[in-house]
Amino acid sequence: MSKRNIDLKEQLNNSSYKLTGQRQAIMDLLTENNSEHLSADEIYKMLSEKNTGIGIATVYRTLSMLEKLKLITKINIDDGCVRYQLSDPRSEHEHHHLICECCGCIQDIKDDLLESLEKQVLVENGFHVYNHKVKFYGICKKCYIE
Amino acid sequence: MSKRNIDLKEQLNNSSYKLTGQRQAIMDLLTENNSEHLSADEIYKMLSEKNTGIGIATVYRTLSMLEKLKLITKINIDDGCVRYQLSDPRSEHEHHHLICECCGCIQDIKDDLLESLEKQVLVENGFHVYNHKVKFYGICKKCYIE
DNA sequence: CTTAGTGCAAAACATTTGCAAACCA
DNA sequence: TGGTTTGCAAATGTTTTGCACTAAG
Repeated sequence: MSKRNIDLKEQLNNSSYKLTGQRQAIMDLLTENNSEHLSADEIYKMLSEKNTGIGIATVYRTLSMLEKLKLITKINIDDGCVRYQLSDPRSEHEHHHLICECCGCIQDIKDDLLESLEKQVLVENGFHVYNHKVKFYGICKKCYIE
Repeated sequence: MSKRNIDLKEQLNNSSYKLTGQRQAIMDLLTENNSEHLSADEIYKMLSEKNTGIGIATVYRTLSMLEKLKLITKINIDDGCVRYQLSDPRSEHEHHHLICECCGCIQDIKDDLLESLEKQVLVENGFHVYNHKVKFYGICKKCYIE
């Protein structure tokens, strides 16, 4: 059992949620495939292949709960469904995403370089920024070379 | 008729689309309510109140066409539907959005201050950025004061 | 035990599509 | 007139919900 799964159990207990096999299985899947940015349907299909008998409603309810606990984060790349990624426990801010318009791959960059921009937003707009989501669209290294 | 509507007619002719009353009405609505970031359903309901008889399918088809022509731009604030905004003809890049988690308002900021970050992304990840979408979440001036 | 969690099926939305009728160029 | 465009309704795809059953604490 990985370190991250122990976190799950603690988090659920702290929030008076129960640890069930289904929730564990979904969290495991997200942990093992974090770079895939899985959607609810993809998770459901992967669990079905393992004959876990977990229903699609449970997948949606679990993802919603995990997001409420800030263990995972929504990402939306306008492909018709919401995708999820483990939250970065070291950062209050989210990953930034590089979305390749050629092959559709999604890379993460973890830099948090928007602080000066956020300060400017506060000064110019009086808007207090707590979080941001940044997506860069372009061509990834692999596609660019080929 | 506003300057922007003349642009629409030109754009449609240039792309061998026909200018119809429905397309004009939808573009007018978007122009008059640009700061509202309207969704397809909101546009449909507003047109229905005016008894224009425009169908929801036409709204979706028109929005899709206008986006293809780069006259409008999708924005997604994870509220269950896609919203649209007039493209800024002076900028190849999109508006950034300030989304208030208190009152739900969406403000635009037009600054294009991510260029140094994009350069860094190219150097560190070999990713060629063509466009970006940035959303800042926080508390707007009005909510912060009240 | 007792309440929260689950699977199933139906419902609810957002969006897309097929098609005959209407309309622009 | 002839090919687009439209409205309608049906279809699609994603997500949510009601409910009886199950299981965690």
